[in-house]
Amino acid sequence: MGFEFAPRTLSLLSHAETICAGRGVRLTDLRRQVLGLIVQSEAPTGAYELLDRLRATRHNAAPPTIYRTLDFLLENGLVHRLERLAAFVPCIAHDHPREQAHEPGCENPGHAAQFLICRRCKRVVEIADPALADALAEAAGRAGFTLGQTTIEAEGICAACDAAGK
Amino acid sequence: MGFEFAPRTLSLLSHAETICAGRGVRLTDLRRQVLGLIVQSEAPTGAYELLDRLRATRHNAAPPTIYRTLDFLLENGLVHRLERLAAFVPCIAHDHPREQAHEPGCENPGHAAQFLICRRCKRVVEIADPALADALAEAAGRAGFTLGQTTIEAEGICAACDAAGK
DNA sequence: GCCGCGTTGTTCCAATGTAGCATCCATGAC
DNA sequence: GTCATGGATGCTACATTGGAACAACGCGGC
Ligand SMILES: [Zn+2]
Ligand SMILES: [Zn+2]
Ligand SMILES: [Zn+2]
Ligand SMILES: [Zn+2]
Repeated sequence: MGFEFAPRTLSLLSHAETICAGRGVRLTDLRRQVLGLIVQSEAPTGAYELLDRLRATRHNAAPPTIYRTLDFLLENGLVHRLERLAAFVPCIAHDHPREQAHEPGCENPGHAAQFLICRRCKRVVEIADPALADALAEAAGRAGFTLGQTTIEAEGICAACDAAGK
Repeated sequence: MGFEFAPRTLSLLSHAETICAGRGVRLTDLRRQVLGLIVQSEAPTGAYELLDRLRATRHNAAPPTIYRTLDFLLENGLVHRLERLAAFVPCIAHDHPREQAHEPGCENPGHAAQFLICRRCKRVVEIADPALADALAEAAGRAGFTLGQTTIEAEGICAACDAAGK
């Protein structure tokens, strides 16, 4: 069934179709719809806010509905979870020039990413800085640590808000 | 009133006294006791687990008791909160050779720190790597971002577990 | 058709965190 | 000493976030 989406949303959604096809997993209506809700949001969105919006079209959605769907999207690298906000943003890795490959043995398909969160407009910038990832890997190595998944998030003021804000 | 603490705990506690005296805030019995519980823990500890332990001696403690106390300890840089775990660890900044100064205008007294979390033994290593902090500051700068507080946490396997684990 | 398995529905519950207001108590002014 | 003040704590109730367990559905291959 068809839902109405903006061009950018459609682009990310079609990319998601490609990803899922390549991984042999099913991007169902529910999953596509939740991904669409996340992509359409200007700011990171909490699970229960997504649930509320989902209920506009899917009356019987419940917490497990949204959490299972989010798990799927996370496992397949289509969205990220911001730990500081307990909220979700779409992954825009395909906007990056070269998608960062994972070190072997890392179970999670999501790439290593970093996030800049504007405390004023609430918007988030996803970056994938190899220097940053390397610096963390090196610091971990010095501590004798075998690195798994990493969380790098910073809160601050984005360029637009900085310019606007006097 | 006196509680029984191990030497390491006493050392961190006396350091906390110094910090609070210098900042003109009061390290009350409750706050000292909660800090002691956190320091005594081998692994990061959740708020409700701290609350349970606190109730052994303070029967009428409730969620606000522990959260307000944790807020105080966080505001004064005596503990850290691990976002990935929703749990708390003592700050060991005074163990570092030089305590990292804050960039001016940063409201929070806590220093910039990074954490390595062992998924096997659950222990956490706090590091304060200037190269890592700088790399993030630089990446933020390139994105036109004015940096505030940062969260850098990595999950993995610590050296001890790596050696022990076959 | 029928089975098998992944997906979704449904109910209930666990864990984490906060608002609002009352009470207590340490401190300093008088 | 007394009293006023403001911070610290007690206390009730609630909000938010997340997950367990089991039933029902539905699309594949056979
Ligand atoms: Zn991404
Ligand atoms: Zn902004
Ligand atoms: Zn610290
Ligand atoms: Zn370990």
